[in-house]
Amino acid sequence: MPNSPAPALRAPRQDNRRAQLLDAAARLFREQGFHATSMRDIAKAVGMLSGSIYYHFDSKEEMLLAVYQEGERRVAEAVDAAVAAETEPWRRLEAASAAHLRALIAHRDYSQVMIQTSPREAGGAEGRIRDLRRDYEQRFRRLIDDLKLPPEIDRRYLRLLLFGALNWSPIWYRTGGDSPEIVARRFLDTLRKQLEV
Amino acid sequence: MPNSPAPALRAPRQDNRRAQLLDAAARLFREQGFHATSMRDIAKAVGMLSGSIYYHFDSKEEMLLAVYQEGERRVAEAVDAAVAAETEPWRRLEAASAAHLRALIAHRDYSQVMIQTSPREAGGAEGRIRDLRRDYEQRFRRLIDDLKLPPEIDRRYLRLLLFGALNWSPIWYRTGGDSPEIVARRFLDTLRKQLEV
Amino acid sequence: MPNSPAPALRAPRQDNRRAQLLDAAARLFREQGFHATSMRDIAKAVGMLSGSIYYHFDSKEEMLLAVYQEGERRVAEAVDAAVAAETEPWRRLEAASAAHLRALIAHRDYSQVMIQTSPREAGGAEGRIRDLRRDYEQRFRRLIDDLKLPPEIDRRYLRLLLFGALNWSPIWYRTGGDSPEIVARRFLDTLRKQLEV
Amino acid sequence: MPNSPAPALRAPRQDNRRAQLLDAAARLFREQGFHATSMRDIAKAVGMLSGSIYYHFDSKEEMLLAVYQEGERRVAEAVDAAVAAETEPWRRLEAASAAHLRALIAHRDYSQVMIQTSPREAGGAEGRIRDLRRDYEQRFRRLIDDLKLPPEIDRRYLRLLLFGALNWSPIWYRTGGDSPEIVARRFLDTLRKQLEV
DNA sequence: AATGAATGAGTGTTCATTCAT
DNA sequence: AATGAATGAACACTCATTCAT
Repeated sequence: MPNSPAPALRAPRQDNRRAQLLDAAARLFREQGFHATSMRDIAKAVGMLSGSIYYHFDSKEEMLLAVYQEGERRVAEAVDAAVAAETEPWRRLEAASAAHLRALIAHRDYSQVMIQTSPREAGGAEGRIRDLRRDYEQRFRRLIDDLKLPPEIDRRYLRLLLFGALNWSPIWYRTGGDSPEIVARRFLDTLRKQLEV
Repeated sequence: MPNSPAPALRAPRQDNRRAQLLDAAARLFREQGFHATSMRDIAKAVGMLSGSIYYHFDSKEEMLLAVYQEGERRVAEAVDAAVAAETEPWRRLEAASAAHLRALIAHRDYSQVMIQTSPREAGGAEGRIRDLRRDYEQRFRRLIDDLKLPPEIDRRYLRLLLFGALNWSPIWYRTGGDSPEIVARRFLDTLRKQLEV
Repeated sequence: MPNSPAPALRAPRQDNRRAQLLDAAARLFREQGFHATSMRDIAKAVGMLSGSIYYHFDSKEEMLLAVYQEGERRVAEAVDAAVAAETEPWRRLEAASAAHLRALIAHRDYSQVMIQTSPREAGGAEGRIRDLRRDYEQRFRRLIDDLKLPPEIDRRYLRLLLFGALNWSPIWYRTGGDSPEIVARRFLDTLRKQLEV
Repeated sequence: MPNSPAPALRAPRQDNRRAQLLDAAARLFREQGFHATSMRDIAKAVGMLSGSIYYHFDSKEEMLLAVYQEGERRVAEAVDAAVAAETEPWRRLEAASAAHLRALIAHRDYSQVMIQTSPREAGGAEGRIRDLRRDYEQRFRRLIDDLKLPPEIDRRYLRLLLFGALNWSPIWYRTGGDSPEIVARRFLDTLRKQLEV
């Protein structure tokens, strides 16, 4: 099959340094925290001098915001894909939970920033980060609305219970233990027992 | 006991500045985060110069550890008292959850450090902080062990679900909404529905 | 080789600020001592802010080591040149002594640090400074080994006597008195003559 | 001879804490240098708080001066005693040299400060320290004047040679090697013998 | 697109010193 | 004679940022 057109031909490395920088920033923010990471650290990680970062980003805060956004994008993408593969409401919720957890945990430098970074740390970008969080959360709100539940169940608290527990997971999660999929299933099992009509 | 001279009674002032400093540190650590709070900030909050803090604490990290310990002490105290007032296992767990949440929100300066501060930020005190966390968690482990549950329920995941959700609550909790007691009841209701044998 | 464009020839300006900083540090270390000299002092001396020094040097200790090395380099260079100009062993020793003394006094900023600074003050660089001292001393060891001396003379003590006296000289030396060459000759004369009547 | 008045009856431990403090200061100044030793270090060494030192001394500089004076007193005492035991000029000089060296080396916290501390470090006390040094040096000047020497020998340079070498000795001296007495004899032997073949 | 050099404000911490008790 | 608490200035060093080249 000669001459097959170059597949996708993804945009010819347009500003690939920016992506590199963002990767480094994401990793370092997760490993050391936002404040403990210096622009020099990030620059060194990609073989640059710290001043050069400013050609690509206006400020450190902007980097945080960019990491945050990219993290949200990736988690949302993973969750959306997982949900689309299922039709039954409880299975959709379980798939979403598993994808969320997997993204949070499996070396996802980006997505952990989403959880770990208090919007307060972002300084001026605080508002935009809060918005991003809310947008993402919306997905779980909808998945839970779609469940068939006994009328006395408060769907808001069901969501807070599940979503809170998921977000807290990176605190206790250890690689080598149960996979994100198993954790999600256990959580849902615990909630679903007899909750279904 | 005539005429015995009043036993000095000299101002008890047993290092009350240390307590003041700790209060200020707790509040600022919560409001701005550990890294974003400077020793000068803390000193100014109690009308001192930054160097003077070092008479009372050896380092900033030691302050964090002290706040952490005090936070753990307060939450543990509240939870222990609440649990002692009940006998039925589910009510004991609910009382503990409510007290935990209330402490997290009421003494928020101290106890939120417990939740918000990654042990990693504590530098040398990392190990001791991890120990404190584990000790505290032990309480919930026991309360859940005491529940009568259908055999297929995994008590570990029940604990992780509840405890995670509780710890995540300060993120969304707004004063003026449901009280900590209501939140705790809703969480437990959601879990208990039909979970009981 | 037609038309080859002049090879850029861009300003060689090879970090001349580093040299300036080192000069200032050397002078201040000599005048006030290492501990009594602050980075601010050094920075001010070259019209910089103290933080800017760290672009050129990693730490204050590294500056001390650099001054030390440069001092050793200059003295060694002077001594080697002086020695090379003579052939007769006693004259070689005298030339070395004069050059050593002259360097100690002429380049005093640099070379006195060599004499005045206790390796202990250098912290981490202690070992390297001890090595530099030993290397330099080696020169005098050899020059004395080359002397023809009565067998009962202990060459080690001859060296310690001469080298110690030379190094101690900056303590009492005043410009305007005898030149380094005269001092060296007098020392050697004193050693070389039969002193007892 | 009954009733002979108590001999001297040296003031009954008047201010023995001052002496303790001075001992600690002397030791620490020698071990770590003047600048690197803090008032807290000295206070802790005698089980005091740093503020309490100021009851005994006006300032850190005053402590340095006191240590210096006491050092000079002790070395001078040792040298005077040694010299008094001899009559022959060369032996007197040798005895003085040995006593000087022994005082400098044999754990004499006080006397090393005399050599190691640049008068410059003493701040305001600089002048008094220079005077003390000169007074002490006077002893060697006289001992050398008493020597019978060939007329062409410059006594000043003989003194500078010997005294410089002695003062430089602590730099290379290692306990376990030759005793101070041996070192002094070797130095004098070297000077006294006809060196040329 | 990146560098080299610097800025200026800030960091945690140390220190000699003071002083009421 | 000494303490407990604080001061205020200084210290070495770091950092996000700037900007001419």
